[in-house]
Amino acid sequence: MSFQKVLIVDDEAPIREMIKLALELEGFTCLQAQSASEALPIIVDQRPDLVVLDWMMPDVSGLDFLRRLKRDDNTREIPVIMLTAKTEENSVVNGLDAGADDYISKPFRPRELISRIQAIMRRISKMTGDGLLVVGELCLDMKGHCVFVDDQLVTMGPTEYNLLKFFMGHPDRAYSRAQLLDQVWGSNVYVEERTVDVHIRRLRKALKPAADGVDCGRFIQTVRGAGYRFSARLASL
Amino acid sequence: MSFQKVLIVDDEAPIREMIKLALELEGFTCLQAQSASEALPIIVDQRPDLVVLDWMMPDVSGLDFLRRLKRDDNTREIPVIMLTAKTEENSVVNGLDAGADDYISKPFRPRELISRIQAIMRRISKMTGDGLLVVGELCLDMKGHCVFVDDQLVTMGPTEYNLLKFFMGHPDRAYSRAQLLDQVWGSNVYVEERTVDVHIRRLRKALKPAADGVDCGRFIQTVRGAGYRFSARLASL
DNA sequence: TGCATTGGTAACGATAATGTCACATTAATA
DNA sequence: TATTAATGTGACATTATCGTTACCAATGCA
Repeated sequence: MSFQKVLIVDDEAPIREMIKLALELEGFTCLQAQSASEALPIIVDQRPDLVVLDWMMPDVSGLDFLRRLKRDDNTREIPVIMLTAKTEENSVVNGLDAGADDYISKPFRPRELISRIQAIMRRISKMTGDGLLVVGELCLDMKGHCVFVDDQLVTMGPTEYNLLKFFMGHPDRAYSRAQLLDQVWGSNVYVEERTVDVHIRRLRKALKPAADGVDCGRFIQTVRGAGYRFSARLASL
Repeated sequence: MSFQKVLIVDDEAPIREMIKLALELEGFTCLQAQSASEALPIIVDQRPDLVVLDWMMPDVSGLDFLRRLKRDDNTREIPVIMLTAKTEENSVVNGLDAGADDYISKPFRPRELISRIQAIMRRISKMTGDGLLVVGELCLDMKGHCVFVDDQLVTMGPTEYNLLKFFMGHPDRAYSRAQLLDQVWGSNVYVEERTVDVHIRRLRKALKPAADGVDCGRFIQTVRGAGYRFSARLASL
């Protein structure tokens, strides 16, 4: 639904639930899959920001699945964290070779998982350690679920909030209306593409609070014929 | 943010109960775990403000567990008090080396435990040493189990009190109804999510005592589509 | 037992959010 | 410039969410 979607791939439901619980408390949205075959369509459809992948799975091994992801252009860029049992320590090398971004050995401390995830999120996004997305005068507090423009609280609807959260997490890249619907609304709802325009409009409006205030709506740029882009840089680019 | 939840990790139930009793008399909420493996998920889910850790435990030794907590960025800051038998006096050094904030040797007087906990409270938390949570005109007395608005006693039901206590201990953060049910009601009870709304209403009402009095209900903000948030700052930071 | 307090739920009205349309405006192209 | 496609904008009906009240069950206490 929004920025910071984490897909948890593990055949053991309790482990998935524990990870999910811990991550949700930190403001992440979680998707689950109990096998590689179940995970693949989810990755394609939902495009999670991160995959937490168990090493041992019933159908395809974690390593094979990882290799497959890293071979495909469309999934290559998605960061992956591997979960390995202690007895599989040597597999870590293989995992990292195959393109995993990090690994954690089981039994693991959930806090550790969260730390690593946040580290990776920080690396790929502008997120700070405490759940703050900051771009220019714009600040989005994921924990407090609120947005500040020039240190001043601004109000917006949930959809505008999710839209902004997604944009701030994926800056400098143009997204088509269809992609935005998938990422922000969810891939299994049907709404008109033009609806995106209206919400973009509402978001821009919300980010231009006072008459004298800074117009942060400029961060959202129209890419004619393609969609919209959030960028800290202004018109040039 | 404040000391209210204390996790007691000990394999002996009578000891846990004794500590629990003493702490609850002082206004603390207690969580219990009889082993390190049981304690970990609780620490992640509930994020206690303090851990009272027995030195001798069946699965992982207290020292190992402590080291584990202190190695992780996200659990490092949680203060830990070690319980050691007299015959393990030399282990105290190890414990303090590993990052314990204090220790108490068994058999101990409950008063002693409470004093140490309060000392740690004073040292680390925002809370005053007297068990007071203060935000603006709002003051929650954990010892007296009562709430003051503008130095005037207000009455509310136990649930509203717990809700407020949780909120005041975790300000500036939005919680979903499900999370509030977990944190305030307990994670294994089933009640309707809308019930939260009603108690929020009752709490707000209780915090708006007189017609002329300050409306402290404003501290509790509705985050549409997400839940509720307690925040000292008003609309404009 | 009778009464008071508290907790959970349902119901209903108020309010905010959503999706869609019609029309205005802007940009691209010939 | 004329034309066309793409986007901006305001308004509207519908829906979802929230606030509030009322009610009943459970509990505790005299």
